[in-house]
Amino acid sequence: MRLVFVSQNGSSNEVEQDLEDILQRGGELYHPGFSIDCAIFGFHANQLKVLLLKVKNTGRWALPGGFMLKNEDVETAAARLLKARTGLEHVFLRQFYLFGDLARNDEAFNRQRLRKENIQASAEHWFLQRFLTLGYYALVDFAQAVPRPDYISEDCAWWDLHEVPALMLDHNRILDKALETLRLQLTYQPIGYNLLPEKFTMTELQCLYETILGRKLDRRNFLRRIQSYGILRRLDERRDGVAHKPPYLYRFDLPAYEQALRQGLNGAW
Amino acid sequence: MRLVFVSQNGSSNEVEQDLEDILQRGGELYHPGFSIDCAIFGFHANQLKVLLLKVKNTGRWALPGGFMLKNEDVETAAARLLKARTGLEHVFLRQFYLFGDLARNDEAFNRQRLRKENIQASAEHWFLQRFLTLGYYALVDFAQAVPRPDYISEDCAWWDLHEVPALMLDHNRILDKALETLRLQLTYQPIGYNLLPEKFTMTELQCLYETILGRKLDRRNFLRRIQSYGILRRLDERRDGVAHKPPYLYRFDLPAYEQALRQGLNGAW
DNA sequence: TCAAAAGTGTTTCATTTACACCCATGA
DNA sequence: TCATGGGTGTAAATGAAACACTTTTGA
Repeated sequence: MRLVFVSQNGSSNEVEQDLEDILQRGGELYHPGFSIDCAIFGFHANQLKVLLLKVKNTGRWALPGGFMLKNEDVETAAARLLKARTGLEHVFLRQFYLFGDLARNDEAFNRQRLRKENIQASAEHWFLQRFLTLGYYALVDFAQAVPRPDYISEDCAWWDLHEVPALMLDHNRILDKALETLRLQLTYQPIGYNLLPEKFTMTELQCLYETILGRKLDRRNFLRRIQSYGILRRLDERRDGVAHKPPYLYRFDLPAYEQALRQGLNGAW
Repeated sequence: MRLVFVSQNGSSNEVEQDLEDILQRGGELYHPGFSIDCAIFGFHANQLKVLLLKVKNTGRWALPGGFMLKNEDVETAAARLLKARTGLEHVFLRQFYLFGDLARNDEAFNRQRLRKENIQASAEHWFLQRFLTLGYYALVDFAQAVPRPDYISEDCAWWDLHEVPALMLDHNRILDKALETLRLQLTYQPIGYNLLPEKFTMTELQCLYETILGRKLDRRNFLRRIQSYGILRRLDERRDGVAHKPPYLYRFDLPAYEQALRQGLNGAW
């Protein structure tokens, strides 16, 4: 029951965690009253997915989240949590809202969780305090992500966005806001890199946009528009093994893509 | 040297604060390691202004800010701080970013501030801990706002955006990000209500847009575009006393304006 | 040979841009 | 009467939307 810092790949440190230990020592380790929750989006079988954890002793699913170490940047903490849950690094990860109303805390709920873990906790226990939570959303390559449950969860799985159940605490609201932000972002930022595999068809990209926007787009107009951004390169390769005319594969032109990320696409003013 | 809760207008409570008291008792009163900073924008003489405080014992100007009570919503805390600095309520006020890198803290700087106030503080003093700060921006009617210094400041004044000096800590960065957010927002939200007086000329509104965007717009095209939003009503009144053809006055059609705030204007997708 | 999705252009309509003259007022 | 900014419209260019037929493949 110790806190172990495990060095992985020789590249970055990950805090391997143990529930009882965390709950006992969290007060020393973490920035107080502050947590991070991540809406991690992936795309598979032409469906937008979100990674959820099944939290022990609650029967509820939740967004993966965690706490920030006292000497850790917020960004770094979010990246660490993302890596812990998916194994991925250097992906699109952005904060979108700080949830900070009093009503989001449910001390009774958390007290019950402690009880079920057989942990004694006074009223001043750090875990029972009020928490602000910072929402992050991440766009990751479904195929490369390896979901791993954490110390508070008994399961970790991708859920289709349309089938997400009632989540723990206010996590449905957090997820909704993440989606809303993503949708808004679509109007002034390119998207798709990190969500799609390296090579993909135009239809797959269109499908991604349609899923996020929640409506159908015209195929020819979509092609024209995307091409006008100048962030794609059509390869000579085609995807075959399909029972129809084989489509071209595309890849993102990374320098152009990153420039578009920085500069935005085409504001209304 | 007591903490006094002053009831104003019989409508809302304001925490009137005293520096020494705050520094002594902040640990009991406030959510730990968390602050709020506000970029309060106003518009006057066709210039975008921002409200700054001159912080005692530092010689620096800073964004008005403060702390959140333990049993207070984040939104409420921001509104309280805004009201304390400007006397205004029910204005546009929105969070835009949580600043949370380690580098933004400057313990030596804060320690010096305590020293100059002759306050004894151990290393664990709440004021010397690491703080996350949530940035809010507000759009207020310059004419109605009454700047009031707070307990940590010796002055409180509107600054022209182009003349803002080097601010305390990372406040320049916070202000820049507020402006960037405001600019982005302009592409999908109406703006001007709260920043302009009740009645205003089209040129004043255009000037506001130009100031925020940092570039000139065509007068006729601006008129057409703004009109197309359907959020303005032209009055029969004109502004007179000017040495040229007297311009019409406009006012916002509040229901339409608020609907546009909720629904957005015209997304690119 | 059939089903299924891919590739491809044009026309129409809407939006955006550029641009210039006369007007009403106070000084 | 002059200087100043206000009010107004049109033409051209650009961008968005609607729309259908032929092609290639695996089954």
